[in-house]
Amino acid sequence: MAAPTRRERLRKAAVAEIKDGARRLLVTGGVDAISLRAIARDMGMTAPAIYRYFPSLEALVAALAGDLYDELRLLLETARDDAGAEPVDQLLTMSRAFRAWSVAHPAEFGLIFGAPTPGRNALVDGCVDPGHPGSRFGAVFIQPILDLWRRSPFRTPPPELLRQRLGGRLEPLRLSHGELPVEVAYAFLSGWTRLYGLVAMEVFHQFDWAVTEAEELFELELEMLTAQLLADPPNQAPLGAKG
Amino acid sequence: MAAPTRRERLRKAAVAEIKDGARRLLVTGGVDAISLRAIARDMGMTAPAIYRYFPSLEALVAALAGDLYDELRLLLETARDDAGAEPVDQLLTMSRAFRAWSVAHPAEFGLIFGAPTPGRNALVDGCVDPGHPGSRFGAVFIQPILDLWRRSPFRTPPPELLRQRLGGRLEPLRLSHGELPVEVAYAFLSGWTRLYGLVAMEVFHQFDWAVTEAEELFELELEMLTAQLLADPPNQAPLGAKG
DNA sequence: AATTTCAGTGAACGCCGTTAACTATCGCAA
DNA sequence: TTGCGATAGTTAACGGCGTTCACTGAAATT
Repeated sequence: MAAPTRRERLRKAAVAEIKDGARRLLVTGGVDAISLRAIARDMGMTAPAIYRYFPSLEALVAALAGDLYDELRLLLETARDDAGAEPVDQLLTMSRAFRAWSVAHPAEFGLIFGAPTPGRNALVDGCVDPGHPGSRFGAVFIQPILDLWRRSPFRTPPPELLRQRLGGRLEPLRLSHGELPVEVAYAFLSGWTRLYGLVAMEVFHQFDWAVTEAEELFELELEMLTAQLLADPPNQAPLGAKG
Repeated sequence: MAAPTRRERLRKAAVAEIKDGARRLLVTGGVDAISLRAIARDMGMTAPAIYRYFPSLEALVAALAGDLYDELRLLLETARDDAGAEPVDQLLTMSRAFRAWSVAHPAEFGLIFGAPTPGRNALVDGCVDPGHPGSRFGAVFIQPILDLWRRSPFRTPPPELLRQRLGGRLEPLRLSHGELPVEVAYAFLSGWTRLYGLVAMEVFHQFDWAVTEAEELFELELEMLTAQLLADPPNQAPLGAKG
């Protein structure tokens, strides 16, 4: 697969230009501002031409969303690689990079992490296969947690409780990441949910009525999160164990 | 202010019918399916007539969002009142009611808790005033936490750390809820963020690639959350205190 | 050189929000 | 009771949208 034909090159360039236009509209006017006619206009084309490259507006937006997932994942991987070998440092750096990207790109964040809509659900549909962007994205956070766990297990709810509550429900996770210790799966789910909650609240302006600035709260919660990942299990029962 | 005139009655009924139509479209087709023409069609009217009641589609959607906020708040208040006098029970019941409503009404959840968009931001704009729906909504969760704290302070990060990190940034919260102990403010922000994260992840299908069913994870996290609100402060320094 | 493939066009259909000009009715005051 | 202003509704129109269809012209293949 050496030489792409001339057609293939042009086609690839056109696809990229269309996506670029879509993203520009996304950034300046939100998802609803993405329109085939506007994109085509910017390219000096007519709208129906875009149907040579994407079967519908929805498909174009879905492709854009996939790209954004990968862009963010690559950003986090770079952040991780810059953070050295210590898993906690990796998680801290990745979390900060995640927040920074999200705050700097609210429209993009909303597209991939916001509410799916009829007409914008192409990504959540084929969602169980391991190649799904969301899955590859999750892996970036799972690995450091797993490293950490292997070095020295941290404080979690008692594993029998975890197995009972989560055991049968982690098939999708297993499918893409193999057999994780249930404590690691829990730590990831819990931690990623908190991280997501913090960032989504900020980006979606859910903090506005309570807090003038969310960064310090974010840092504070980050400390609490990582502290939990470093806390030794006292004997076995941590915070709340009622069985 | 006893007798509403006949005109006022009719007007109120029309406004309600318009909102009902808007909500029906929201539920069946998502936010983008809300259209003045469709609403009018369902009412046996023409679209411009709606401008007698709402200045724009955006204003109508904002009004609907406000109603949904209140509907959810009333639901939570009822749940709280049914839960008895114990604040922890109140919080548990309210949290479960919040999740249940959100899962049963994903479109509505997305409208009030999802990404604001140019053309759908009327609610986040006038957001600092204490009468804002988000603020009244938050109050429902704050009260039980405050009750709990007054009865017996729970485990939090050290207050000097909280004051240093959050102290100057809680004016909006103070504006609507008076002087809260910073530990209570933190417990609310942290807890509400985790609750929001859990529910938003589920409703927005962000769990699909990892977990088959989110209820047990929700219950598990709820236990961890409330356990934290019941944990006595050992001496003073809890999870992670680095200063 | 002939033919197939492919990118792009123009016209059209049926949606949409919004505005403007206009009509009929309702409710109130002289 | 008559008249009049406020109010609720209409039709027509503008520009924008996604999408389809029939068509053209150029590029690639044979």
